[in-house]
Formats: sequence, structure tokens, C-alpha cells
Amino acid sequence: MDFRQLRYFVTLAETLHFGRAAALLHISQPPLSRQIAAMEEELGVALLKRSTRLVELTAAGRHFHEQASRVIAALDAAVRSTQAIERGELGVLRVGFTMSAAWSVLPPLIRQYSDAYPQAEVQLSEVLPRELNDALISGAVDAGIAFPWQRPPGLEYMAVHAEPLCAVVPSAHRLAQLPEIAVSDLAGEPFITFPATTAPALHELVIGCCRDHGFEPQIRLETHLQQTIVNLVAEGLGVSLVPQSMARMRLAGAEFREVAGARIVEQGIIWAAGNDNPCLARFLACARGFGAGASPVADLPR
Amino acid sequence: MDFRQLRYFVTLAETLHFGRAAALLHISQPPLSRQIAAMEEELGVALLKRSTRLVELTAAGRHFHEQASRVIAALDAAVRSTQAIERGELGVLRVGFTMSAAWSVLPPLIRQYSDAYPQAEVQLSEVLPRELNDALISGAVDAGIAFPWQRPPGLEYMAVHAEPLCAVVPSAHRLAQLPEIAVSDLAGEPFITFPATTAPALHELVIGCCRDHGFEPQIRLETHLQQTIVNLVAEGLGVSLVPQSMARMRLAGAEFREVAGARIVEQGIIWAAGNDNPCLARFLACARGFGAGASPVADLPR
DNA sequence: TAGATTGATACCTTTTAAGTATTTATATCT
DNA sequence: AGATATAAATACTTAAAAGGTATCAATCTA
Repeated sequence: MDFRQLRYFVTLAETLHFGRAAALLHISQPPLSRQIAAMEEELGVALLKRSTRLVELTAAGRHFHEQASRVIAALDAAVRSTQAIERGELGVLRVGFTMSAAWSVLPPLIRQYSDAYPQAEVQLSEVLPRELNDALISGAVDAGIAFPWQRPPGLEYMAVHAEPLCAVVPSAHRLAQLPEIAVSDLAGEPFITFPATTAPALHELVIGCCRDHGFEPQIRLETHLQQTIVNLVAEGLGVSLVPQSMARMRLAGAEFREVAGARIVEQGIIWAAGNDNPCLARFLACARGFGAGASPVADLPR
Repeated sequence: MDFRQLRYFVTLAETLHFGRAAALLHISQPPLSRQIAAMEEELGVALLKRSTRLVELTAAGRHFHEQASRVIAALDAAVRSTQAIERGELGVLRVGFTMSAAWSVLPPLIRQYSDAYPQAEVQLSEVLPRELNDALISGAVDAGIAFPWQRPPGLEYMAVHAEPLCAVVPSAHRLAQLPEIAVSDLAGEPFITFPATTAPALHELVIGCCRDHGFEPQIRLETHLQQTIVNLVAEGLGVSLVPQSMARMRLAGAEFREVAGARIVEQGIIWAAGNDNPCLARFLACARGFGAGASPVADLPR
């Protein structure tokens, strides 16, 4: 049984004329007669009732015509969808993101990609920063969106967005009354930060920023949820340095302030070099053009 | 694109080893390599990532494997169902029956056939006796179940069942009091019969039966519904001769009586000689063995 | 670095499909 | 009813494509 024979039969079933069907198939009549006869022989079923003057389908032939058409259409669809997958237009892209990315670069990045490739399914899952590398290497996710951190060999990184740290202080705090805050103003204040265990990169960044300005932060609390940091600040438990995009929270009791000379938080995409998911290549190409034009990440409210 | 190539690819995708896949396919390794390469070339898609030591599917390859398996299974199913149709095990049998058949031979005949060929769909439709021939010739139905009547050339007939006419008289009628009735007892009684226009065969049969016994029936009413005949008899409007299977009605007010020397009503199957529906052949074969053993048509109550 | 394994390539043989010419059967027209 | 034309089947030849054997190239293991 051969696809050629199916195509021949379908055409013949639709014309009910060997000569005309052969012409449509761009072959001469004898090979068509032979292929049809061979197919009937192989099936053990008479598909056509033919005289030298008239050709008509048998009941089995009508059924086989319908079925063969479906099979041919199914193969055609299979070829097209496979090609679409190769082009990265169809498929599944699994994205692991950290909480910090969810507040800044993730939403516009995913929206831009989804608009460009509406047939690609994006599966988002939150991962802890320290778990991201393993998820990428094991193939559990195709792309990670996070701060760059020590990368094992085999993982690639591309920066997508950068924003400075900003200060967040309780509204009732004396610093909230000042028009401008410097990093050094936070010296001696109780700090609420990300834990070194789950988000080492961000933890280091905040501490490094303080050291840049000549003091060691007094860490009172650590929590890996950024919203919780802001909540705790709003409760008056301390101050913090967080990515500027967190300012979108606008939580009553917490004030965000730009600080001169703050370290820059970079967000980017991490992926396994060997990952051949075509969706990933499209996603990266999409992200490469990201950030040109107006920044999609909110500025500080003024 | 060729079925052979699909089979080759599916086997290869399942073994991920050219040598072993080739062995499973009963070919040597080089043609397998070439066919797969040709298929990838035709698709324009890399389905496999191969080194000399390791073969693995790409994302597109995984998808195509799944799709190709489906296509192959679909073709296999198409072949099997087509063969089932050829054998008459699958398909549609359209049966046109007359009211008289519905009371006698139709139910057990259809049951026997349906039990033997549960995958064949039986479409039953009631037709008037005079319309049956046209329905058969036009192909609207595959088989008719009715009294034999003048058959145009091209229609075949096979008797399935025969039963005598019996008398039906009002319970209050003097004849209902007699232990036995002869056909000639009905002479002079008002008759209720089938109309000549819709059921000519039965009409003729009843009149002929009377003539056999030396009288011309006095027809008072004609109705093509047999139940209505019995109803009208029960109302005391007349007497009639009906097929014995009608006695199953057991309608209050009407008495059925066997009559000696009554004509025989034959029921049979009529079909178009050129009808090649394999279900018809099976149905006829099924009907051919019918009637052996206990008659499935009810006897007169005694 | 040697050997073994495995997929690709080169070259030849076999099989299969297509083309041309012809035959056979049947409907239509005179 | 016989001639003619039409259409499918058959016979034979040619072309294409699929398979086989031998070998190469690359890579992993020892």
C-alpha cells in the first residue's frame, strides 16, 4: 500500500474515468489501471465496478475513497505542522521565571512573543533562583528569566533589561520626609532583604550596593518574596533596596525613592546551549529586539 | 512522501538506532539512512539529531513521529473497515417493509440478521406495497419485505415465510359462535379489505380466495392499514380474511378463526439484481436459512 | 593510541513504475 | 444489425527508484 496509489484512487474516484484521472495525475492511462488493480488485489476488495464504458464505485470503494482522502489530508497536515514546529511557529516554550522577573521584564516579554507567535504555547512556571540552573540543564524549562548569576558551562545568557535599585522606606520614617535619599542614608537602619540561599544574586547586589557607599547593612529579616519585603517595610519593620520595578506596588505605608549611585539590577534570559526547541530560538530573537523604544517597565511614581 | 518512508521513520524513532531499525524493517542499514535523509530533504525539516554514536529526535521529529504513527494507523483502519464492508460485516442495509410484513416475518428476520452482523446498521422504513418496486429500482432501499407481486425485470424475489389467510369476525357475530368456519360461510357478509390501489397483491388474494369457494365478496370498506381492518371488524362493520399473523392483535370484539382451504399468503424479500451492497448478500444468505426449525411467527390462539 | 561501533557514501543490482503500442469490449449511430 | 468510436485492459519496453555490498569517517572505550 502506497501513498501514490491512494492519490491515484482518490482522483479516479472523483472523476470515475481512467483517462481523465490519469491526465489529472500527469501520467498515462495504463499505469493508472495497473496501480488501481494492484491496490484492489492487495486489499482483496473490488473498489470499482468497471466496464469499458462506465466506471463506478462499489460500496467498499465509496468508503475507501472517504477514508483515503482523510489519510492523505492527515499526512498533509502532519507535514505542515512539522514544518511549523521547525520554524518555531508551533510548539511549547516552557519558561521558568523568578519572582523579580514577574514584576518587571516577564510580562511584556511574554506578551511580545505571544503576539508574534500566537500558535506557540507558553508554559510559565515560577522557580526559585537557585533552582533555575538545574531546571534548564535537565530540560524542565527551555528558558529562564532571572538575574544573571554564576552560570555553569552549557548555559547561555542574554541581558534583556536593566534597572537601578531603589530605596523603600516606611511612610512614617524620617527618610520618607526628605526629597532625596542617598544610599548612605540607609546606614544603621534595619534592613529587610532577600535570603542568600534562595536568591544569592540579589542578596549580593543589595549588600554590595551598601558597601559601595561605605557601610554594612544591618539585616533584620530575610524573605524571598519581594512583595513581602515591601509589606514588612510598610509595617515599619525596616528599610530595603529593591528593583525599581517593585515601585508599581504602591502599597500604603511604603514609599519608594530613587537613590543616586545605586547598583543596577540586570534581568535576562538564560538557556541551555544544547536546547534545540525552535520556539526558544524565536523567543530569543524576539527578546533581542526588546527594550528598544519606550521601556515597558514602569518608572517610579513622582 | 511515501508510506514506506513513514514506516521506516516510525521504526527508527522508536529504536533510535539505524542498524536495529533496519533489522526490524528487514532491510540493510544504508537504504534506511538514505530514505530518512530523503524524507528530511523533502520536508525541509531535520527530524533527527545524529552523531555516529547517538541518534535522537528533534522537537519536530517527535511531533512527526506521533503524526506519522497516526497516519499509518488510520490507513490500517481504513483497509480493515473497507475489507469489513466488502465482507458485508459493516455498512448500512436499508430495508423497506410493508405493514403486513411488520406483523409477521420482519421482526424475527431483522433480529436474526442483526445478531449475526451487529456492526451493520439496518435502516427500516415502511413503504406502501405499490411504492416498493420503485424504491428498490431507484436504490432508495436495498431490500423490500412484502408479498410477491408483479415484479419488473431486474428485481429478484425469495420467499421467506408462508401462512394461510384466516377469518376475522365480530365476537357478537353468529359465525363467532361456530367451532369451525369455512370460507364459504363468509359469502354474503359485508367485507372489509385492503384497497387494490395500495396493496393490490393482498387485495387480489382475498378476492381470489372467495372466488375459490364460489362467491364474490361484498366489499363494504377498504383501508390499507391492517390494524384498521381488525378494528372495524371489532366494531361489527363486517368480516375479513387477513394473514394469520394478524391474530396476534387479540383485539376485544374481534375473533380470529382458521379457515380450511384458505389461500396462502407468502412473504418474501425483493431486491434489485444489480444491487452490490455486500450487506444485502449477507442479509439474503441469512434469510435463506430462515424458517428452519420452529416458526417464529405466532400461531392462532386456541 | 588502537579497536569497536555506527551512521554516511559509493557503486552496483534488482525491483517497480511509467510510457508506447495494441487489444478487447461495449455503447452509439446510421 | 453492422460500423464506428470510446474506454479500459494487456503486452512489451524504458526509466526511475529502492535495496544490497563494500567501504569510509567519526566517535567512544579501553
